[in-house]
Amino acid sequence: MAHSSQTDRASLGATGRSLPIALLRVREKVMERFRPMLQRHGVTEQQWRVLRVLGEAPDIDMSALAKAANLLPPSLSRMTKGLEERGLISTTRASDDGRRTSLRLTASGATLITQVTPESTAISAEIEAIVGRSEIQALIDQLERVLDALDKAKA
Amino acid sequence: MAHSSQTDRASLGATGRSLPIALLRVREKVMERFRPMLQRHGVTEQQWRVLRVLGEAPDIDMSALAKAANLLPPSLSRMTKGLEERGLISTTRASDDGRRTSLRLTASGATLITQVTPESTAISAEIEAIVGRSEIQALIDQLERVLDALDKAKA
DNA sequence: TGTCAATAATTAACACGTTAATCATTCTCG
DNA sequence: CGAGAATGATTAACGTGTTAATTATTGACA
Repeated sequence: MAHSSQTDRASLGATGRSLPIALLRVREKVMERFRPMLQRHGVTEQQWRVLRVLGEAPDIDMSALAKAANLLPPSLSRMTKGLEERGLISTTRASDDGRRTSLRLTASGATLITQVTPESTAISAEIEAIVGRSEIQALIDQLERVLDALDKAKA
Repeated sequence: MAHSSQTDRASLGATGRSLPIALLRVREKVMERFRPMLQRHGVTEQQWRVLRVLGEAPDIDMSALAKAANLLPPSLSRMTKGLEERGLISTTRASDDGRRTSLRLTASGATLITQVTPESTAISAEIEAIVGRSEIQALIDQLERVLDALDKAKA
């Protein structure tokens, strides 16, 4: 009974050969490697996505941030409250449109990014070393093609 | 400004070109098409995974079911309580090992599967028609290769 | 200009994801 | 046999996912 840690694909019916499950399994396996590091820094995977986007796009609003970080607006609303209390981000009402909330990193939020980024990069490099750089690039390309096809199909 | 419904990849920095996010985005886009159907039948995506596995592997125990359906044991524990109350599954203590819980579908659970399966198959066919059958198979193959590589790498 | 539709954000409610801790049963081995 | 480790399942606590409803503000246009 070698490699007992592998998920029992093949041992069950065709359930395992579906695209949603394949995507889920790979995502799990990949995130497994990032999570302990993020936990040491006190942020979740989603919070880290939000902070990273804010690092690249200061004064973005909630809607654009949610889209860029792939979160739904309710999740983001909850989350930004906590991040603001922790002093990692700050929010202001947009002057030209009173409905919009504008978000940006604080100094300590920016500091956190500089601490996490190199560790994150190192883990990505580990994964590339295991899987192969070109294989990962090819996979991402293929994923983007599928995404575009589904986007264009609309309904 | 054509195709405004697309997520703004490219419009932000390199954040969008990471494997975890690409996997997340495709999974979202794919599940989008299944969710309304499942909702009409009163089951979540995860519940549907569990029921499907039980349809293929009767009298499976919690641990094996969790692995096969890609859920963590705590999620499964919560969930099976609800499914049992709704009469879709039944559970018994394993006679040979008092720690194990054995699960199986009830008649109405089996009926639900026969109702959902054809609709699920139809949606999969739609996706195949949009993306291309061979492209999807190639993608799944690639995903499984990545999974195996990461599995074998252990740490 | 004033009313109604549209948009941005939030809140609410329920289910799942994740980690750590706990409980019960079985296994191991002195 | 019996004490303690190992295993299977559950519970607890907190954060996120998802849908629907609500609030505040802006926009459209009769």
